[in-house]
Amino acid sequence: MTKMDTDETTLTERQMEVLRLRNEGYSQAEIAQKFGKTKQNISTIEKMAWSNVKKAENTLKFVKLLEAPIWFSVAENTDLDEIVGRIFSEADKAKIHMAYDRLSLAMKIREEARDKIKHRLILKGFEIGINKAGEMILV
Amino acid sequence: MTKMDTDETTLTERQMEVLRLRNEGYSQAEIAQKFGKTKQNISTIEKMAWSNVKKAENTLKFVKLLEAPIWFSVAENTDLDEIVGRIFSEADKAKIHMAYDRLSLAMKIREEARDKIKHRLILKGFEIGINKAGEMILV
DNA sequence: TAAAAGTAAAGTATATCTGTTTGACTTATA
DNA sequence: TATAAGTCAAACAGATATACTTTACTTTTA
Repeated sequence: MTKMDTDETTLTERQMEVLRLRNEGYSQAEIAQKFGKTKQNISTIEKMAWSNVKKAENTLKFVKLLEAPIWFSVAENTDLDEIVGRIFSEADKAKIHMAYDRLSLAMKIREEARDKIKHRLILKGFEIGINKAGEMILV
Repeated sequence: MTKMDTDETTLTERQMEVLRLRNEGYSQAEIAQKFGKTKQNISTIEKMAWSNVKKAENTLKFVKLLEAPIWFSVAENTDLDEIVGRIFSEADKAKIHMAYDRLSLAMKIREEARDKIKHRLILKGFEIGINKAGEMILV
């Protein structure tokens, strides 16, 4: 409800409007009627909108990776503690002081890789980066 | 070093290249020379690149807010526990089941609002959203 | 399974974005 | 305080993106 109209996005006004209305439950056809356009048109706009959102996500990933001088892959079946240990040793080697303690880091990983972790075991591999500020980036 | 070339970003190849080289420590003038362009040109490209990154951030904020049917402001001097309580009661009211327990939520808030929290006290106000999946969004 | 909802593809006018230059100005830094 | 590094602004050609249409499919759902 807050507008917070975060303008200056990678979406056009039209795209944001369609996303808003779709979110409120309108069908593409209904929105089309409201604007006096075809339903296919709304379909296209919505598709472009999500495509732009995807690109925005990738952009942030790119920037984060850019700023991470250290990164490594985490394989399946690794234990969470092992990862945390690895992070600290890699950071040490690069003389980077981690901004988090072990517990926080473990929770952060569980948090960010929710869908790839069960209990303390990694189900699906992913990559971890560490930037100069001692922050962990999970991709 | 991984390429992970996350193409399909909101940045152009040129922009990514400039960001990469800048990150490696080159001056705008050096990059300009390397490409046979003027330093002002590199300055413009870099500026556009960061502008695009900013827009990408705003895009993700927009989408997150869009998907959050509940949101409220957290004022200065609020205690962390109070916020967590508020989140649960708001979610309850909307019949949304929070995906996190109280402790995890508190840690997540501390994590995401690091710069705005000291110990358990809010130093600088911010906004909290809750989406249908019971996830918290901090803006 | 029929109707409703949504997607795909191709084409297009128009709008916006990009990379560039030049000249002048501001900000760091040795 | 010089010199290096970086920014601003205006201008412009060319590239790319956007919002549309139409016709033809596919998917979802009651």
